[in-house]
Amino acid sequence: MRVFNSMTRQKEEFIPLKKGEVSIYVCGPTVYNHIHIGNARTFISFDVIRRYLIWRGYDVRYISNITDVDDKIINRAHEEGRSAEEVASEYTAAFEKAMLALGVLEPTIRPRATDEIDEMIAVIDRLITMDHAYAVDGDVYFKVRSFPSYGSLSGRQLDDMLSGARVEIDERKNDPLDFALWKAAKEGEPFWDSPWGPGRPGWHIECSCMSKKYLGMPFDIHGGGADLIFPHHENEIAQAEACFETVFARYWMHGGMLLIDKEKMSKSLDNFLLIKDVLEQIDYRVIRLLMLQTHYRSPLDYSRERVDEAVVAYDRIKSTLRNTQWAIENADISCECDADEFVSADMLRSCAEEARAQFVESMDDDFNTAGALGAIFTLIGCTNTFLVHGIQSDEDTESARMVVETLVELMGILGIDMSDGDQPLPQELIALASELLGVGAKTPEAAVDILLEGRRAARASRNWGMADAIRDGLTNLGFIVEDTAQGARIHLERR
RNA sequence: GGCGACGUGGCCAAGUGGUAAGGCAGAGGACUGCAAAUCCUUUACCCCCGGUUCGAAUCCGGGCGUCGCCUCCA
Repeated sequence: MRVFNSMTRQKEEFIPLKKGEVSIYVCGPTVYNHIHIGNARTFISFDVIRRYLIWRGYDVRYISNITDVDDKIINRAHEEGRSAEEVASEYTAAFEKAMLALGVLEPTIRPRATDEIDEMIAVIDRLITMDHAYAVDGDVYFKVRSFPSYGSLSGRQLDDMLSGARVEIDERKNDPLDFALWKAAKEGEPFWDSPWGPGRPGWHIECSCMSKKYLGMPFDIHGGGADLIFPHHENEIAQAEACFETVFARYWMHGGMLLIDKEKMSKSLDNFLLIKDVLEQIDYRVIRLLMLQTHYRSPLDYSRERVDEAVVAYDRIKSTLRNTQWAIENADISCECDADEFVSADMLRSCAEEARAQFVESMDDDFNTAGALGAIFTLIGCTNTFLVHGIQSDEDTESARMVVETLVELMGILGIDMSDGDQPLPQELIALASELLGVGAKTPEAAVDILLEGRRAARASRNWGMADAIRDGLTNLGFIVEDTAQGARIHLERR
């Protein structure tokens, strides 16, 4: 497997520290609001990476935190006249709910910053002892110039940063580049006692401490959005490596930004799209499919058009799966149709094997989900052609089953669950059968059979009025009826 | 100004040395009572100009363009 390492800016062979085990830390959200769709993209990207590593047989230890103490949370709390704890706990719950709805696996451990304050104080204290940090008026700052390799991840020189002139000037800092490890509490702010007085940890130290505590150092993969490279990840490295004098993370992986109308989401542009609102309208599978059609490191421009396209693409997979299943259930072994010009059972089987191999090859190459999906769609096309002649033999059945298994398994690696069971049929079907055909059915299932048989008979006698009445009746109940050479099949329309 | 990334068909997007996956949209055809679904066929001067090479979308140099980071940010 090859992985693009932001630190070296190239793809590298992925070799975990411990054979068969992978340790990952992904920066979680600051819980001051509902997460937006850009946040969601990052968490979905790393969820897929994790799922693939698991599928590849690795024992994956996946840590993702909650930053539940931060200036933004405090600001929000002030605005709304409630406590920072209330704000944090509301949006922590909302975040967990969103992750569940998006099909993101729960981390092995989801540490909260506020539960880890003691460790942070210990690390800060040690950094001061080692002369990598200093306290001023209850604040503690990290001495950037005491860490020679500072800037290596983001690829910038200390002097270049200064010339940017956007660095905040703070008289109390020894150097304008120094950043806060500990912030003294102001009136009305949450605080913890420390050797430097009451205060709270800085954002960067939180992630350094939590990753070190739960994964040790060095650990394998550190992930997050590309916008965290500087200063967040740069600072994490400086703190952790200065304190523990060993490598922090071995591979740095960064997800590309999600843009809306070609611009990054921002408050000033007021183009935030909250994932909870998106999920009200769009199936999470469609969202995942849409995102995974682009490589995780590339920028992704989100738009209504892209969603519409993804809906169609998703339906293509869904209907192939459904149609294959239907063909298996409605096999006509006795049929002697000539299948030579179509895809044979053997061809379908090798098509599925090829798709699987291409899927793996793509995913092994820095988690190329777009390529992996290409392999899946190639199998979809192959399967559809195969289905033109229906299932005519046991070999056909076997190959068709294999396709279903392959598709469900591979999509599952992408976190897209295609195996959802049949929804219960509505009772109204019984009334419909009775109304149109005068036949009483005991169950909706029986009613469907009666209706389809009634329609078949009507069509056979060229009674189009009756045939269409039955179809219209089913359509009104949300069903789509499709006539194939092997008979009529029926399914519930997507909502 | 500094750092970095990207520029592939109408739209989106894989592909990093051997003449271009896939999705969406379009056109033509097949099937069909109609519809739906599906199948078949079809659409690429790989931003421009130089260079390296037997051979480049792919490597190197230059240009143009887009975007991100440099301040909180997934």
